[in-house]
Amino acid sequence: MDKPTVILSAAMKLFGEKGFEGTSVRDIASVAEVNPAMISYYFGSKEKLFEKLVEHKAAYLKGVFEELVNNSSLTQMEKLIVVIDRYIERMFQSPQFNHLLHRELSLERRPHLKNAISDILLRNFVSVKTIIQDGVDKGEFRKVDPELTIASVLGTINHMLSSEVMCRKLLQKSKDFNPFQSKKLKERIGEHLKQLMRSHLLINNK
Amino acid sequence: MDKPTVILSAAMKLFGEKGFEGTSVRDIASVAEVNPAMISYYFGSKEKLFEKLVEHKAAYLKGVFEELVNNSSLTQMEKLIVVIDRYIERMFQSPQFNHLLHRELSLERRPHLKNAISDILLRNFVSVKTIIQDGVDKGEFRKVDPELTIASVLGTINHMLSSEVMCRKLLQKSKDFNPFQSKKLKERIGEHLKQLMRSHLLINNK
DNA sequence: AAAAATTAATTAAACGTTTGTTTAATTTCA
DNA sequence: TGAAATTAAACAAACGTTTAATTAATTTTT
Repeated sequence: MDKPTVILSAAMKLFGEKGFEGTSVRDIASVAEVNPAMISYYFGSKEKLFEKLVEHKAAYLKGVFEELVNNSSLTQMEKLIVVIDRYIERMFQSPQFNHLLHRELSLERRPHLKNAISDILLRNFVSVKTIIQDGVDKGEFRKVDPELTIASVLGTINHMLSSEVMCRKLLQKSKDFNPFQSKKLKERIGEHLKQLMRSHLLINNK
Repeated sequence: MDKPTVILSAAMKLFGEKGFEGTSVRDIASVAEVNPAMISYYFGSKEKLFEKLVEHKAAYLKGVFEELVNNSSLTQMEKLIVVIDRYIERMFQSPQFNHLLHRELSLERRPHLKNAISDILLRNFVSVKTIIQDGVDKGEFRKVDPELTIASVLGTINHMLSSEVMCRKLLQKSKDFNPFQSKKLKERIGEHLKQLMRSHLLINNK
């Protein structure tokens, strides 16, 4: 790995754990095992490093559901299940990044970055909304509130995984239980959400 | 208002907007219109001010559902609806405080405070879990995952209101739309959640 | 291909601010 | 008169960033 990448990784870890303001340039340099000056050298500033990080990581989730929306070989519920599985997968793969995104959204700082983040998230949102709306129009789904239905799916996942400590306590697990490495939890969240969406959306639900 | 209270209010506002690390003692002093030294004088330190703030504000939500659980004049679904309404009410009353709590939970800092916060939230969680579990045992509810059902309720609310910008874009509202002052949005979230929970939980759901 | 010149990468040190906190003097009020 | 409240100033430490010097790598010239 070249140095800029090592710095980005260290920044990802630390910004995720301690937040942007809670992480110093020297912290990042220490974890990345580089000279603190290298951060200004490669990225210009701490804030630009942050922007680059978000931009770089967010590229993976830009419009990932676009093709799914127009896939005619699947029912709308099948599409929604794909969405659920992928969101869970991503959340378990890099929870730190999701924490970072939502934390940034909840702060009144760096409005430019807030806008960039919400635009990326919104694009996926629109895809999912279309899937639900199409389902309603086709008569496959009940007439529901599409926006809030999405909020329920994403909110459940985020709320469950927004804090390791909270998650452990909630599920009454011991200290060595790591939510993000638990395949069982992953499946459990998926099962719950699919069941929730089936009973919420499907008209002929047994 | 006496000075400690003014300081607490200013700190609430700023910690909510910019986070703990993103807010300086001088910022707080400026908003509260007091001398910066007064913060150390009254609270000892910035961190102790933060702890006092959480402790003070969290007192309002300590075990608020305890009596509700044992109320035998309501069905379990009616109890759950009370829970939903109260959560929404609280979220709309002081969204900043909720942001602050969840942001703190998602950070790897001040583990003592994280534990305190999760303990308070957990206590309410247990109440709601009991309501759902009792509903299942009584045959009023389907056999669902109680923990994740709670996560869906709270997660939906949090996800919808975690960011003003995001909320506006999602609902395609103009810049002057303030989610936290919209009675319509409040009712909309309530309606969605009640409908969601009815179809999810009730066995004889028309 | 070797030497020289040029650019890029890296470093330790220092820069000026800002940070949270303390001090010591002063004012306020009982 | 004495305790509490308030202040401006100063404190050391940490902050993000820049500088200037040095090493490493690359390109150009002979």
